[in-house]
Amino acid sequence: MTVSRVLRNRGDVSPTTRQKVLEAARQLGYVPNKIAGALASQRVNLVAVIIPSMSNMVFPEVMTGISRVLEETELQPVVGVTDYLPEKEEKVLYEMLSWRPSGVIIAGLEHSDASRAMLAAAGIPVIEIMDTDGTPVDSAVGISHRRAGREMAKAILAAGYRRIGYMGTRLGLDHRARKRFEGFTEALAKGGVEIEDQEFYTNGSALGKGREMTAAMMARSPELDFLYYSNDMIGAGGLLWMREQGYDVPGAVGMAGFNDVQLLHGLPSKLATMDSCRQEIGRRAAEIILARLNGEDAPSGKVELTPVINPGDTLRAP
Amino acid sequence: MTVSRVLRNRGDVSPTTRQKVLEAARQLGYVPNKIAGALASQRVNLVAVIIPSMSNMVFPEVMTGISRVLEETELQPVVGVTDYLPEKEEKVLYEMLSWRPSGVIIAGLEHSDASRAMLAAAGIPVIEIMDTDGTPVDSAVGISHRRAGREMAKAILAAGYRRIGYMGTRLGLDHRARKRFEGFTEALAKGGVEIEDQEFYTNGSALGKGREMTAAMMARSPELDFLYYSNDMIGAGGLLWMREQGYDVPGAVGMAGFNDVQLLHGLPSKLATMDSCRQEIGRRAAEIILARLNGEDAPSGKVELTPVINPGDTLRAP
DNA sequence: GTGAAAGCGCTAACAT
DNA sequence: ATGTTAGCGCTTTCAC
Repeated sequence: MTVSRVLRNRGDVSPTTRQKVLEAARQLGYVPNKIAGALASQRVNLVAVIIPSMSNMVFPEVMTGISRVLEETELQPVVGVTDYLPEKEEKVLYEMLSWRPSGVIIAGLEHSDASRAMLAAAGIPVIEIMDTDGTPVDSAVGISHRRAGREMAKAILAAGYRRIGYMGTRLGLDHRARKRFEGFTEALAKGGVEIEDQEFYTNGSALGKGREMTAAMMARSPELDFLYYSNDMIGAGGLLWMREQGYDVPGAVGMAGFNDVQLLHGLPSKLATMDSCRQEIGRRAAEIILARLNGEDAPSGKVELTPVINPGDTLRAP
Repeated sequence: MTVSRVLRNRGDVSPTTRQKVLEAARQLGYVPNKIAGALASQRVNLVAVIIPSMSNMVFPEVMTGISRVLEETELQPVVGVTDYLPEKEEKVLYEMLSWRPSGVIIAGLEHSDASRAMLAAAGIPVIEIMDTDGTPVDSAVGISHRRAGREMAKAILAAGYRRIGYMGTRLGLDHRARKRFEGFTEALAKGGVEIEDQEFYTNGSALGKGREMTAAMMARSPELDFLYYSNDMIGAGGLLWMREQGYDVPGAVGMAGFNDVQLLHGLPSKLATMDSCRQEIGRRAAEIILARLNGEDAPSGKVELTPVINPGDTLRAP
């Protein structure tokens, strides 16, 4: 029918009929059925975005980056949440792929075999984000968390700290935190230093957990002169506690977190941290999808961004 | 084909053929095409969720509530973000409805005429969330922000504060903040009190903005004995600043925010606030959708939850 | 218990 | 510039 042509601004349609169709559509409150359209055209302008969590403060920013670039196109992001659970990731991925999206943006490089197989077989651009330590199915945009851990360790050693404690999420579920930890310990080892104490948590109010863990650790290991946190939220909690207790930060004890979450700017003192380039990761990933879909040559393989250390007020100058 | 029956566990299929089909599907890496399925069956297990923002700290919690209940069903939430822009809301809504979802959960009661028309014409359950001050297209689950504002005003007056300053987002875009403000001023007026100073902001790091605005306001109006913030984030920023300046909170100056964001639990002192029931709103909305879809009788019209004041450390006892 | 056939509401290609 | 037709990959219904 001509109607289809009008509604998609395609082909030559006389302005007269065009008007008539538009008018009729409005009157009937017509909303086209994309399902039928997609089935017929074999094109779906959806980009599946699969992330571990929404309440994390890190993924909303990635989403912002993605939305910004997709906004000016036909493409629409559709998000799925995995809660850091591989089985759930598999399920969500399956569900999303069954809608035949035009591309997939998925967090991390670690997936179940089944998930990897699905991604590889989907025949669409697949961008794995956040991390570049590993082998992507297709392309990856992110930072090297191992390197991020190393860099922070080097900065800490350079500043003269030697007795280091670590606090973070229970390793295992969060591969990126694990890799940072590995890079961190590795670089410390090169400097002849070992982590003296560590503590892990699973959930709860991050700020509060940071306080609790820090209090417990300082009670247990008062000799520590540096506290490294797997994320800024628990780090900020720890910092608040340390300040209240009257510790000399960063003189006697240095502290650092990870992510550079904007949310915390405005706290009495600023935790040393490392920017994880979240928004740019989202932007770049969406751009690659877009380029691929337009048949342009987009960087395949890894795109590694470089996180920068922000010493804040809790890392003394070397 | 029998295949279809197997993959959906429907109808009677002999275990033998069933096995064969399953095996073949696995081998081929077969992912069913939901587009075709949806078109044929006229059923789409998607629930459109339309919210103003993701980075807000309030909507992720609503999403959690929704996901929790939808998780155990066939239904999948699909989110769209409007950035508080009516035109964008219209566009996102149109886009989502054209996928013929099984239901819509949309924030707020204020929509463009076109949006309301689309919602009304969609012929699916429509739950407007967060707010109950107005007329829903179909059902609404939320709190009365006008009442929330009033209650807070009453509590403040009851505690003996009289010289009140207000800080919040620029009114207009955020209808719920506006309604709280209206309820607040209204209840103050009943007590013979008027807001003495106010300040609005548009964007930026909320904690930081709270600091800046508070500093500016206290410099301008040192006589104030209470500061009411439109949200906890700026309130927390303000509270940190007040503490640093050595103000006697809540003795000389009381303070309160809104939302009861979990994220802030762990700060040195706790801002008085009001729980906005976010997760429960999400849960209830999803439950209503579910019930409707199952043909059960679900509460149509408004479901008004009751937010509770949490006095924290910044509201002295009456 | 299994197969065959008719559509779902569009788009694409081909008439006219 | 407009109409016609054949699918897209499933589900549904009805036969067997």
